[in-house]
Formats: sequence, C-alpha cells, structure tokens
Amino acid sequence: MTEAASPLDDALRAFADAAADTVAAHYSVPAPAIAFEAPRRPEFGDFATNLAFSLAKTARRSPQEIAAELVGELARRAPQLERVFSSVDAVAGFINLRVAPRVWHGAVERILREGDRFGEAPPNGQRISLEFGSANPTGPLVVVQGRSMSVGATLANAMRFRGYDVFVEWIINDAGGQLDALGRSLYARYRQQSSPDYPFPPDGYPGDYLLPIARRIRELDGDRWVSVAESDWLPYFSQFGRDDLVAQQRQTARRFGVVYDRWQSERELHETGKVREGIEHLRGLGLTYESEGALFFRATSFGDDKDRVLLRSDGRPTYFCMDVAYHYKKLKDSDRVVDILGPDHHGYIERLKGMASALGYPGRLEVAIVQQVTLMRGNDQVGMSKRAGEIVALDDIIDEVGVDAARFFFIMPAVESPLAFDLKLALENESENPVYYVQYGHARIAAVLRRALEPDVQAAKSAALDSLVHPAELALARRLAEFPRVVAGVVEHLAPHRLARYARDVASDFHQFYTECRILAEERDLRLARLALSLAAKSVLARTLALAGVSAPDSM
RNA sequence: GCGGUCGUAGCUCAAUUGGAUAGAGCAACAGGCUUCGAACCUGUAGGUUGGGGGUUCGAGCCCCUCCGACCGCGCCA
Repeated sequence: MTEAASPLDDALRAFADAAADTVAAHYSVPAPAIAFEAPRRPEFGDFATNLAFSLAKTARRSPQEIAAELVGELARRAPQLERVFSSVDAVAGFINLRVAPRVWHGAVERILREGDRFGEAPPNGQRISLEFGSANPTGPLVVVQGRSMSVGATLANAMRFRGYDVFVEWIINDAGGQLDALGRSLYARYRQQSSPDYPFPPDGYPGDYLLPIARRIRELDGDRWVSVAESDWLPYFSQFGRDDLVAQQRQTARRFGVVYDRWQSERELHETGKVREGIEHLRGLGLTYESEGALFFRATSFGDDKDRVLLRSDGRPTYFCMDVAYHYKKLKDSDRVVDILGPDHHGYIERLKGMASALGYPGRLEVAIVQQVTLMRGNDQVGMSKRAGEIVALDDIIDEVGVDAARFFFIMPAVESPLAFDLKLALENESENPVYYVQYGHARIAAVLRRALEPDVQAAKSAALDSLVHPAELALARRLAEFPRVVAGVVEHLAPHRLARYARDVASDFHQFYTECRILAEERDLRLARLALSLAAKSVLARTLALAGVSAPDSM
C-alpha cells in the first residue's frame, strides 16, 4: 500500500516541476528545493514560495525582478497550470498561488472516499521508541504526569497514523532508595493502626493514600509483622506498596485512555544483567574510568559539565547507570528514541544525549521536557505541596473535569511552554471552553445530518461538488485538505498542540460555513454538495479528536 | 556562582522552524435567531514580541549583553 498523491499534492508538484524547468533554462544555477508555505494573510493566496529569494544571491538580481520574470515564463512554458491554479502572482519577491476550486473539491471527494483513513500514511518501516509519564511507584499519579501522558499518547497516535512502528514504554523507578522510604512509611501506617504513636519516618511519604494499603496488609497478615526485625519486614512492605501503587497508576493511565506496550521495571533491568551489558559496552568503547573506587562515564567528552558516576564505590549502580543500559537497548532497536520527561529534568538532557552519542547513536535520541502545570480554579492557585502531603492526584482532576477536557487542555500549549490549567474553565460548558467549542462543532454537524433526508446523505457521498464556490465553503475545504500535513508536522516537531489548534480551526471554519451557507438548501445539487462538505468536515474533526484522545459526540 | 527552559495583547496561548502588515480564544464594547443546534457568527478596541546591540534582502525565532521568572547543579531518583 502506498499513499496516493492528493489532487493538491499533484498541483503543487506540477508547479514545482515547471518552476524548476524555468529556472534551469534561465539561470546557470541549480534550482533550489522549492518549498511551499501557507501565507498568514489570505489575500496572499493559498500557497507561497520564496524561490526568488533563494535565487537572488547567486543571480545577483533583486527577488522582485526574478519573481516577476518567473511568473511570466511559467505562464508561457506551462499553460496547463491554469487548470489547477486560479492565479499565480509575483508580489514583493514572493510567488503567490491561488488554487482553483476544483482542487479543493477533489480533496473533499478524497476525504469522503477514504473516511477514517484520510491522512493516514502506509507503514514506513521506521521504528520509534517513546517513553513518557514514568514516575516513582511511591504515590498516585499527579498533574504533570497527566500532561506528560496526554502529550505522549497523542504523539504515539499521530506517529502510528503516519506509518511509524511505535513502541510505548513506562519506566517503573523501583530500583532506588525511595522504595525503602516507601516501605518504612507503609510500615509506620501499619503499626499506627494499633499504636497511634508509632513514629513516622522523616523522609517518608505522608499522603493518605498509604492508609488503605496498610489496612489491607493488616487484613491479610494481622500482627505478623509487629515484632520482627526491619530486615525482615522492609522488603515485604516495599514490594507490597510498590505493587499496589503501580497497579493504581496503571488503572489511572487506562482510565485516561493511555495504553502502554510495556511497563518496564528498573529493578528487572538490573536483575537480568541488562545494566551490566550497558556498562560493559561503554567500558569497551573506552568511555569509562575508575576513580576513588567508583566507575565514571566521560560525560564531559560529550558536552556535559562534569563526568558522571555509573557505579558507586560500594558497587551499586546509579539512576543514570540504569538509563544507560535502558537507552542502549532502545537505541539499538529503534530509528528514533523519544523521551518525554518532567520539568525537573532540565539538567539531565545533556547527559542523556551525550550518552547516546557515546553509544554510537548521535542524533537518534530526542528529549522533550514537559513544562510545569499550575493548577488554577478561576483566579486561585490550587495548592500541591508535597511536603504537606496535599497533592492533587490526576484521578481527582479527571473526576472534576472529565477525560475529554483534561486530555485537550494538557495538549493545548506547546510542550515546552508552561501551562496554567484552570479547572473552573475546563468545567464550563460555555463558549469560553475550547473543548466544548470543538465538540459542539461536531455535534452540530451531526444534528444537520440527522435532519437531512437519508437518501440525500447517501447521494452526497458521491455528489458533484462544482457548486461549492462560496468563500466559506472553499475555506473549510482547504482546511480539511491540510489535515495530513498537520499530523505530519505534529510527528516531526513533537508538537501535539497543533492538533488542538487544528481542531479549533476546523470547528471555526465549519461554524462560519454554517452561518453563511444554508446546508439544507432548496436546490438539490447545492444541497448535496454542502452535505458532502459537512460529511467530510465531520470525518476529519472526529479523526483529529480521536488522535488527541478526546471523544466526538453526536449530541451534547 | 555554573547550566538549562522560558519571557509575545488585560488573561491563556499561537506564529508552518529565518518570510510579507505578529495571530486566535477568553475578558471588554457594538451588532446578528419567525429558517438546518445562538454551546454559534460578524465587527471594534487591545502590541516598541522584557531592554539594548549585532548578523542579512528579511529577525518573535540566530549571535552577544543586561533584566526578570521557573527548574536543575549528590556516589538521590
């Protein structure tokens, strides 16, 4: 299966070919790659190319002159372009193209033909390893993990849609000292059920979420752990707490519509020798040295500001060491490795990238840092001090605003932008809420289609679209035709926020079309054509929302 | 102190990765339903892109330098 070229692609390629020929005939320089962009201002046409600017330097002439000349030559040499472009103008050095309505009609026909698969790319053989959300198994998932999961899951959906073979992993950070702290905290809660004065460890996890787990241990084991040595109860309580909390985290992720291919335990990486394998690989490359009994990685050779410890002087591996082993495996097996990390990992990026270069895969690892989320309720900031144990769990947010609003809000800003998440706004079912705006657009289309006669809806799927000439109709058709490029951009730039924005734009273009054009028009050809456009809009909008993990209701 | 991310309209955010007169939504103001869902649409107003310098045909984006916010800087994870 190959992705068939769209009428739009054909039109642009025809222009690019003709332009390249013209350049070759008139300039003694190789034709630069011709790129098209959509101008911000509609009066500059549907597409523009800066070809003349690229030629200006070597040709030693002004871009304005070159652009005007190219346009004149194109008209002479490639008159067939008139069929697909309604205008080709040279303006201030740019060449502006306006696409003929029939090309947009072709795009709508294609959407109706391909339905859900419009914009999908065939398998490209590229494998992407994606990690996001990962947390310590010491408590419930919190807000920032919600954002990380929304971003990661949306990217995974978009990547798969665009033909990548994606493997999604969650790392369970269960190899470090924090599990001891968890075990001691849980044990204290267990003891406090009969001895309220039993001391809580100072470095423990004070949240209430440990209470039900402690109660369950008491139900299962009674007083069995009261009078045994710590060396006996600690492993048990650590493991019990870890297992229970990981189960809760998985439950939350599932509820949030996020599916992982693997939940990878760090401890398991260690126990199965994967960690040693990674270290040996680095050692074999001569990138380690021993000092003061510890094993160091020469991170400074790869841009980090200091060398990093892999094995402590007592022989235990560091967190970074785990990451080396784990990434070695991922880098070997994938064409592209993407880590989406929390905001406290800024200082970690250089180290990870240095490691990727050291392992022989420079440029294969991409690290995106999801910025902080500030929870607001109207103008009031919602507190989340870990010290006081008052954490706002992701489950609480889902309870309050629902999965749709949460998933949508979390991907609205660019990944590296901070996010102020207003719970009050996310709950409003009024115009100011962007989620409802988009979902309302979908429901409104569904309502019109319900109102139309069924034979008309069927006939619309193969109707002639020549009567679609209104600016609002063409604007909507053009927007829908952008969809494949939008998703490709989301994948390339790790930019899920473009999907949220695009959904907004599609809904907006539809609302305007709806306001200015009566869909259920008296005249049959026009009515069928507008129904066809509505069907296409509904299809693309639903697909866009599905990629973001948001439902597209037919009524609300 | 060193390093990183960021700073865009009153607020929340964009800007197709160096393109044209920096755009949307909310909030404000003024309009639009006897007709397909007004949870919508149209219009007005709102900006020295934190300040300054540089690079070039062209800078919110790249370089330098200040200012400010946040986050890292352990043989923690």
